[in-house]
Amino acid sequence: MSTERESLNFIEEIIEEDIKNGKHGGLVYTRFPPEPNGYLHIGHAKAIVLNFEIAQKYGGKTNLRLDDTNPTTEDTHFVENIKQDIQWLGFQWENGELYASDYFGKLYEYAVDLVKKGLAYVDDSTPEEIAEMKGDISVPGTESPYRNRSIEENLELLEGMKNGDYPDGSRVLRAKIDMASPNMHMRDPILYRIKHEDHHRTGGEWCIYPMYDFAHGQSDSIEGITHSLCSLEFRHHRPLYDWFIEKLEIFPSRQIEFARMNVEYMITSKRKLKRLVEEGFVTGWDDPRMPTIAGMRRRGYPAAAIREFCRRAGIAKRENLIEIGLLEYCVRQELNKTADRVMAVLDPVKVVITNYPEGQVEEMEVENNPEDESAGNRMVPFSREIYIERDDFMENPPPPKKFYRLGPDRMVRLKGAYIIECNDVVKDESGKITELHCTYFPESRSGSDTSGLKVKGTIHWVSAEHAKEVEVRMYDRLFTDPTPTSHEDKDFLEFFNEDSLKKITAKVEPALPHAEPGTTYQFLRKGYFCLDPDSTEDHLVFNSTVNLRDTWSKMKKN
RNA sequence: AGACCCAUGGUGUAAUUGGUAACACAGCAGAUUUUGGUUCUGUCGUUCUAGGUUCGAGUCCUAGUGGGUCUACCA
Repeated sequence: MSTERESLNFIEEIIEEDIKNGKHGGLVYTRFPPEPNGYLHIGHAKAIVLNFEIAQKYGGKTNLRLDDTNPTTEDTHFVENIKQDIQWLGFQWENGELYASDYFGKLYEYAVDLVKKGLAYVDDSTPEEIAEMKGDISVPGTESPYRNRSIEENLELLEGMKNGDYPDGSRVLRAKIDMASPNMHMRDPILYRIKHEDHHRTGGEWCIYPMYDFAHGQSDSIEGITHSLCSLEFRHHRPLYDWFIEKLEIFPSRQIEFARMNVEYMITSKRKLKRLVEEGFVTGWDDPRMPTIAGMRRRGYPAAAIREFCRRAGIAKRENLIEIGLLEYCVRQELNKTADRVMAVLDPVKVVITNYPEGQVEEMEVENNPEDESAGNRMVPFSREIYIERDDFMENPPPPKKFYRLGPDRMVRLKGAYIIECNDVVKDESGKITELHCTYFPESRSGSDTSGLKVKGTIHWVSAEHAKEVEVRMYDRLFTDPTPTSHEDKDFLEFFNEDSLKKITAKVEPALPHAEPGTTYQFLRKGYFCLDPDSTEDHLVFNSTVNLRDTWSKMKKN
């Protein structure tokens, strides 16, 4: 029995308090409310995981609601991508997907209700005048000359707005609250604006559209959302959120703000992400370097790893910058359990095993995943000429205690095969190593080693005549600075990492199949690599997902 | 400038709600290893400052400092 008390984040504390008090009969109902005007990114992933998992934890439900109150920027095309991304992350929402636009009729009724209660009015001021009268952060606003129109006149004008009697921008409906409030959002916020524009779902039915503040909270309320989780910058909207609930006398959803997650080397501004795509820095929204869900999926980050990352990042109200290393840790942890191993040589140098019979081929049995016995074994052909990693040979190596790979007169084990010893180094005129001549020890065969030889190093290899060539796209972080958007004097694109993509050709085991795109392998001793959709039957393309931890390269630096 | 929010190791989050500051990642050292991976062990290091309340403060109060947010007919 554990006496360990589970620690709760501050939102869970609020929820448990609510449950204890029998609020909403103990129901927990959350929602994920993206605006369908772009692709989902890592920040959305955080919100998705939070909303769905916290509801799951307390036996509740979660809605997906597309917040589509601005016909100018929103599009059905984004809706499909959003749905796909959420499902890929492993979540399913209730009630089919919902839309704020489903409630346009109801919202209009609410507006009429407020007018009738003398709590809203039609303002004929220009946008400039409204901004002017709003005052300043430290200067109280002034009341609009239209603020005290009669209820009848307001009703008539609102009706006219709805019927399309007035041009765009000529009038707005505002709440009548307090022009002197220290909270700018309470200074008679705009509820409705006129936009003679077709909406992606309601078409030409409406020419007035509700603002965020008049749509979001009421949508929560209509859906019976108990806990409406949003990011910190909406803190100042909360009094307004609550004001509408009180005045409209509707279901009291509660807004709770948490700090959005920032991750090193990632940006989450839709506008900036768009620039990366449109200015050709990346190949698209799903470029494997992008912090979009589509990009991370293509990169090979498992959904389970992204979920785990979001959980580990935690929930709080303070500014944060999560180290990218944590994400990579989660990715490796997941892939270590699930990815089959395969040998691939990324930077090949040829090895000729001079005492191995020419023309002879042996099939070596190698385990697919030492972490998962059920993954079974595979056969890998071995022959007289093989490729090994250029890195795995050093002509003037440090003492064997430090470097235990191949060097002149040194021995290593070829994974799943024999121990070899290097006898000769062949170079071209420029001094570049072109071949290594080695001898092997026939009695050192893997699994039946009677040689008595002991070597510290084991390296991967691929038979030269059997090797298959594949394209490998090596990815590095998108930016050279962990917070590229934090420099006031510099555009974030100045920190674009020109080396964030390098395409190379690698030699891999011949049996590597043209599997389903997204299939991830561990290239032994190198990292995890994921089959890209660009692959064809005779041209496989792999994306580097994440490198293996590499304590050797760390030692080299020191 | 005003209002609101925030401040715990390098990073992120905890601390039985006032009772010996912990967990994970990162770092370092070692063991194991036919992946310099995985796994395991050890280790480094933390309460913004100054007052106050209290037997006792990371926690409560006051002030200061530092950071964030807010003045779109965007969400």
